[in-house]
Amino acid sequence: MTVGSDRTPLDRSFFDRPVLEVAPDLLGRVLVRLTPQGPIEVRLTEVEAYDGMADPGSHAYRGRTERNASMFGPPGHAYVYFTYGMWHCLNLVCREAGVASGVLLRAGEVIRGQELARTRRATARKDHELAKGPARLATALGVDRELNGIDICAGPKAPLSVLQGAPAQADRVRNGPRTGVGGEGATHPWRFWVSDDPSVSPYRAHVPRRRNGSASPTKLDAKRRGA
DNA sequence: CAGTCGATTCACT
DNA sequence: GTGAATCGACTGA
Repeated sequence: MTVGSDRTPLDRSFFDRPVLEVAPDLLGRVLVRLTPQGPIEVRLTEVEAYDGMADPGSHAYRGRTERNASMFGPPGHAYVYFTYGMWHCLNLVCREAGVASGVLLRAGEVIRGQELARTRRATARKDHELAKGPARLATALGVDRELNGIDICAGPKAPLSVLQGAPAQADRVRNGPRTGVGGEGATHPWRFWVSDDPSVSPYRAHVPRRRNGSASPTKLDAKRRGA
């Protein structure tokens, strides 16, 4: 048995640390999703850290609401939110209750249950696209708001858990700005990924949505951005 | 209470 | 590279 095959779930103390330590430490580890149809396992290749209420890019920035409540809860729990009217994204909550830190799981390689994942991700052309992107990862794993707030350190039978395994080699980890995050938070290099892995999603800068232009949308938008 | 827009993805040009 | 899809949480009046 190699070190990397330890299938003990990570315990709560793993997540009760600064989120900038936890995020890169999650890369290479295996996320396990148990469903009635069977298990799906994903080797994590891309994550983003959201560092408490002082982080302008975080859902917790403007304080606790009904949606982000689980982010303010104890570590080792899931924070699942619904976005763009059709997608879900999965975070793992870090730090003690009240601190509101979390790691967004952005991408990974499906290493078990590919067929099951493919039934939910029929448009994926290649296997490495099954969980290439945060909403794709949640879709492939069958994660929705029913899992919001659940304990991911409840043992091997939990609907969601992360195996001890072994983290990615430190010299394979890269970091840079977070995808789709604008404003002040855009400069923090808190996105972490495994170098040269095909399951890592492409970086995209934040794009403010266009308004309902009355006269000349393109000109107005250009003016807006320049201003 | 109406308007805005999102930690995105997909189809199409 | 651009725009549509789609809905509910959040914001400010």
